[in-house]
Amino acid sequence: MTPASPRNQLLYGTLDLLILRTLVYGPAHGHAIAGHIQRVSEDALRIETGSLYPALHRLEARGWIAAQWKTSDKGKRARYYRLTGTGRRQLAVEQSRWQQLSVAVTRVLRPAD
Amino acid sequence: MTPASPRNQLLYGTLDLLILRTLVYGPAHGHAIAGHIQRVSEDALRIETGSLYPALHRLEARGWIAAQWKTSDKGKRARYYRLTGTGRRQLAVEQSRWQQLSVAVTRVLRPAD
DNA sequence: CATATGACGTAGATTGTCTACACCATGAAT
DNA sequence: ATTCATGGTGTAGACAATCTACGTCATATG
Repeated sequence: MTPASPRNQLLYGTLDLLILRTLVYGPAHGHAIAGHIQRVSEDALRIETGSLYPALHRLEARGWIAAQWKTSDKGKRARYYRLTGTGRRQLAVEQSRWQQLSVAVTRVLRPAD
Repeated sequence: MTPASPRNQLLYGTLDLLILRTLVYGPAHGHAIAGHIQRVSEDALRIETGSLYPALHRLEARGWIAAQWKTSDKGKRARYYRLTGTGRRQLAVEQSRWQQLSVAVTRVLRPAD
């Protein structure tokens, strides 16, 4: 019923980066990836399923991650993703892009003299 | 002819913030705003006109900035924008939102133990 | 056997940025 | 005077990413 509050779009542009970074710790399934990001960010970043799965499919289609069906800790069938070689390179690219953006925005925000 | 390289979208989500912040220094017209952001960011952020003017109209429609036709330094007709009261409040909101995002992403990127 | 939960998934709306144009007025150059 | 470069504003349409709101299935648990 909430009319689609238009500003939960906090993640825009950073989601791929966050997923790739999370997979550095080893393979994980979607649910776990989202949970990890939410915990590590201390609840600041909450990834909706409608963002999560399209993102995973996107990254897989680009060859940055690869998937495999397995059984999760809790005994449920789950799709485990791992970082590929190109994925690792892409992570570096996105990390540096984020760094650039961060520095640039900070410069603009810097208080007046 | 370049097939729309899909990754110049560096700005996504930050443009409003950057514009509002720039207007703290006083009224300015679109061209000048874009130029200021580009200079202060040391060329990292380049705002295309197709992003700039829609953004300005958007901010004006929301009442965060107000406009007035004047004559520029170079004697050309230009639309000067100034920050409104609500605009100033919105700037604070967006600035804190950026801060939050920045901290959260940094936490996720933090190297493994 | 029923139910909660874990996990995956998609459709459609919304939004913001980009590319690629077009337009107009003024100042400068010839 | 006329041409041209420059400064400045603007829009249309493409595209991509996220969100909300659903739906589905299988397993574990009571």
